[in-house]
Amino acid sequence: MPEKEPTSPVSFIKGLILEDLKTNKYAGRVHTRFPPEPNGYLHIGHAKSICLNFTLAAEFGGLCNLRFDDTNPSREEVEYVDSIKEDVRWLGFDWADREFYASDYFEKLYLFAVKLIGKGKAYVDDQNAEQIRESRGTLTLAGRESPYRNRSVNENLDLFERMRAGEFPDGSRVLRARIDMASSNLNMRDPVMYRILHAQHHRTGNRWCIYPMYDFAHGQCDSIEGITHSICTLEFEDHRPLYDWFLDEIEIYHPRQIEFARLNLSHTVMSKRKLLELVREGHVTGWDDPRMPTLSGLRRRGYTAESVRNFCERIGVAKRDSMVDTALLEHCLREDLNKKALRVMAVLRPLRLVIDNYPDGQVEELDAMNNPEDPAGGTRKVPFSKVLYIEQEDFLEAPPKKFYRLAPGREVRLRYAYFVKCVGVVKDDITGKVVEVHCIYDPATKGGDSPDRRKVMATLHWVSAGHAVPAEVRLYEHLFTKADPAQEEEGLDFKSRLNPTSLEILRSCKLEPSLAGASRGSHYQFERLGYFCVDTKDSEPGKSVFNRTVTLRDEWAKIRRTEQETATARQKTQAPPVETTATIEDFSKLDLRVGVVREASLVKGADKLLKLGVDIGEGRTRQIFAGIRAFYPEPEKLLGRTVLVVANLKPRQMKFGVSEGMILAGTGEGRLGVVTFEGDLLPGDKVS
RNA sequence: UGGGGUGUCGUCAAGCGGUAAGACACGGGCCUUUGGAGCCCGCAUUCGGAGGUUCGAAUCCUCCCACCCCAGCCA
Repeated sequence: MPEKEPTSPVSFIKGLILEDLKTNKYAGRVHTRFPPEPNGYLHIGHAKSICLNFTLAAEFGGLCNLRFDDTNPSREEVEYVDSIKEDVRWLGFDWADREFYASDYFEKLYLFAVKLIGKGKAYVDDQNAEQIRESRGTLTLAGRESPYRNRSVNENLDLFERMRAGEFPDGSRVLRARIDMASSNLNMRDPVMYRILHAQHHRTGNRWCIYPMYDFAHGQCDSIEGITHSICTLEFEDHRPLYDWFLDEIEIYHPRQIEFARLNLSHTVMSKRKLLELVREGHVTGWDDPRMPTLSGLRRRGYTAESVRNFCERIGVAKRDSMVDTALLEHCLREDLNKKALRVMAVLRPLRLVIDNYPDGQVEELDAMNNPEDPAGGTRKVPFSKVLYIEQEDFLEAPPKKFYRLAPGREVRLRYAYFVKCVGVVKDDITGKVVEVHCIYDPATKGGDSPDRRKVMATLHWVSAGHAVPAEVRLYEHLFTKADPAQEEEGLDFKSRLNPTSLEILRSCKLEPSLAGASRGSHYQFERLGYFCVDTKDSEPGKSVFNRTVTLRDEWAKIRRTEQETATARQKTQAPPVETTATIEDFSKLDLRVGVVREASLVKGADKLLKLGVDIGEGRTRQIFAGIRAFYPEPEKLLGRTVLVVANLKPRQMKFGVSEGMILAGTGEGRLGVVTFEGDLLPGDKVS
């Protein structure tokens, strides 16, 4: 019995366990298991199950086994068992020496089957898959009994032995339980127990050519391991009568199956099939792409095991289908990282700031706190000089009402440094963009305090230009634009909801020098920006790559967002559609990128469109629809061509799919050509 | 139209006949050398709907409605 009643709200599962403990059903034991099939990587949904099984056992002083459900050699691989073990370990759970495989029990399972045959409860069926399906009946109609259902025990025994011996080809026969072809539960209509599969198994090699089905394996494996509570997801509820039937008929120790609702997370997908599809089709870079909900993806993104565990505890366990908001996961992450992450300064989109009255060549080493949440975290030195970088978005020439960062004539604090006041700007002759900000500083405010109690509206982060460490930073957003991308409507599948801006790569970031030796996987807070970690795969000593794990909560971004929303809402309700003409000023806002055409094809049902796959250096190809078919009747001729892409357009939903950009083209006298050029420009290079 | 489940705030989720916890999100305020963090306040007269039982119902009963799962030799 547990020493104390659990303090957190008792989940219905705990309630059932408490009940069993009270009636002494399992002699006071609680023993669970986490039973993954090694056919894919673990995701956050599995984490829910792992946490549930391991913590439940621990709470009641019991154990939890790790058991691989490897009953189907045709789709399972060692790569997956290795990744699964790594992920469970990373999450912080220990299965000690209790690492089991369903394949460990193949011999025992075979004997159980023989026993059922002996009792007249199982038979060898010579029908093929087609015939079995056809005779199973429907949801409302009973099935038909197989013509082989009443074979003698001896004949069944002989046939089953010969199935094992390899006398028959794949699919020619199966072993079936003899239950009830008229059952309203389809799982009870003589389910298949064994199928013939001449396949190499990752553990048993060629020793077997018949393999048990899930239903015939799972309960018996639980039984063999002495599992008390076999916790699984809702879709197995219908299988419970079968789970119970096998155990009762085989007459062995009987665990209890309990079902709970699997986790759904907003803005992502959780099914292995869909995740595999994203990997195979290159929408992500792999199972561990930081945008994936896989544990390896979350880990690479910078999630901590503690935050994932905490999340799993907070979402609770119940039986109703639900969709948890990703915001909760992010909240758990920030909560954890806020305590742990060292604060540093990094500028993602640099804007030069020159302090006119600061002595040329002077460098000061200023003290900065490593973590204000943890006074014991100490301080470090950060170099300060005349020329600095600040964030582009921290300066606005014409600041709107609620913007209280730097602007002409305005004074702000540079964190840990000085108050500076903007006295001028330098603009690009052609674009008119501000490329440099000039300030004067107040030497009396060294460290960031003003002796005269003068207040500033904002504190900015900065990096000394002469000391900056260059870095690449990858910004991530939700993988999908819709909360529930799996919900199919209007014939659109989940991939049409992929977020075209789920990854943005910034290549000219400037870091404070203390980050020069940051080791792979370490977490930092870039002050005012978010939490970042050193990429475990692509970061090299001289060329560091950081992943944005999650942003900080951002009031200013929220203000902008709501203002934008009300503006577009207003537009929708009143503004009549206007002809828009691009002005030269508007052109400066276009993000023109060099792209290489990787795919090009005709669009069925659209006589003007071509569908292009264009690489603009984002690690994936963008899908772009262009109305240039009349001029490029043979789209394959565009393959490999370098084109000019407008990259910052809002993705447009078209009848045939989402178009994520526009290709620049020129016209002249009934002819049209896309703008192409030669030269050593790389995909993603910016063009102006 | 068969069977198995589930419906409590925008999203999760407690509640088990005695008068709707908590978290996230959201809104407001305080504080602040991160528009971060922290702190404070607000946020379901009502529990899918309709009847009924009861002094009293989200909890018990009846009927209805909605959603999810099941017709793999996948798990």
